[in-house]
Amino acid sequence: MTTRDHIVQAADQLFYRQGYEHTSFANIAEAVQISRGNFYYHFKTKDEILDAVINIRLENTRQMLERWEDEGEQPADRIRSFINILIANRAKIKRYGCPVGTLATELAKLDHSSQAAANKLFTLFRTWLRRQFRLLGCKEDADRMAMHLLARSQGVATMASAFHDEKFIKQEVKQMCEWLDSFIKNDQ
Amino acid sequence: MTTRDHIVQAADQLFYRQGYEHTSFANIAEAVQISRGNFYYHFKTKDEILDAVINIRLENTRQMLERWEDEGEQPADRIRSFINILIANRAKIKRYGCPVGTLATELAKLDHSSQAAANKLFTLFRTWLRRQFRLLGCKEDADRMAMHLLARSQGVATMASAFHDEKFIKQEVKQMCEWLDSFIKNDQ
DNA sequence: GTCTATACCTGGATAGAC
DNA sequence: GTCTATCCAGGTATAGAC
Repeated sequence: MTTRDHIVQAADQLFYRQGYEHTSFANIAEAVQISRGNFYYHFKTKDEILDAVINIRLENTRQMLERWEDEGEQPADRIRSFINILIANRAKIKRYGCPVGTLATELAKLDHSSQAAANKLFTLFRTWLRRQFRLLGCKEDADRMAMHLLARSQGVATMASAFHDEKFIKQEVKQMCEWLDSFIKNDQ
Repeated sequence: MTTRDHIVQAADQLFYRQGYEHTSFANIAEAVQISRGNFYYHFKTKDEILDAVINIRLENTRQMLERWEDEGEQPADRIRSFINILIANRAKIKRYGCPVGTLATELAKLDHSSQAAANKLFTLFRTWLRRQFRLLGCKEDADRMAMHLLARSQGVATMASAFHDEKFIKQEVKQMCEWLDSFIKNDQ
């Protein structure tokens, strides 16, 4: 792996755990074990690193969605894959919240130029979920369903983080799955 | 109003709009129209201002909850008052998110010593909602319901802010009210 | 490509006059 | 209580040697 990749990887982690603004070059340099000066050979500004981090997150997310698409036979199974990331990542979510939501929230407050880029992460999930709901038989409602599910996940992440409560995540995931099941039945 | 009150008020607004860390003394001083030096007569550190802001938010919230308690005859009416703040504050939420959630999220990333104080804002809503749900007939479930509703609200605020979408707020509020109605009926 | 040294600025915080 | 002047730490960014 190149030094550049190392930098992006370390920045990705630190931005998630400490926030973008709170993370300094010194922090990243220390994590990667390079000098602060060397940094600027790879990236001209801190904003450039942020863009690189967003891009790698976008790419990783695309791959994950593709994987879910392949693994889940039924659209309902795929939607359950989405719901279950809350379980899979519960330890991190409890400590740092949702990586997508917290970045979007922070950049909104900073009125940062990369807001739109960061929100593409949400859009990726939104369009993917919308497609699954369409396959499930929802027509005009598919997008509303997708947004609803995204909002539920965000809310769970925020509250689980505030109250350091993993059990709440499990409760809500169960309810989200039941909600999904309930209108699969209604639909058939 | 005293200068101290002015400072707290200005800081409250700026912390909400720009975030705590991103707001400098210079920003607040400019808003209040005093010199930066004068500042330290009223507060020794930036953290002290944060605590003052949290305290005033706590006090305002307590008063609001009391008002809802008085105004709403039935517990269901009071819970609807809670749900409807999303509508009442939709313009600000669209731009800056929820003041409670975004502060809690930011302080968590900063690993700030006032995290617990800020989370008391959530606890205030949680215990109040729990009481309303108890009055409504929920027993063991009352707390789960309270947390569920808080999470829904947080999720709506996050997504509305990311997509700059007020219509989504209205949609979800409608659904939350229907959800509330549905198990009032089941319960009677 | 990587380093050290350093410039420059911003932000929090202090000292002391008024 | 409010001001000006100033200090100091930390952050971004640059220059130039290796």
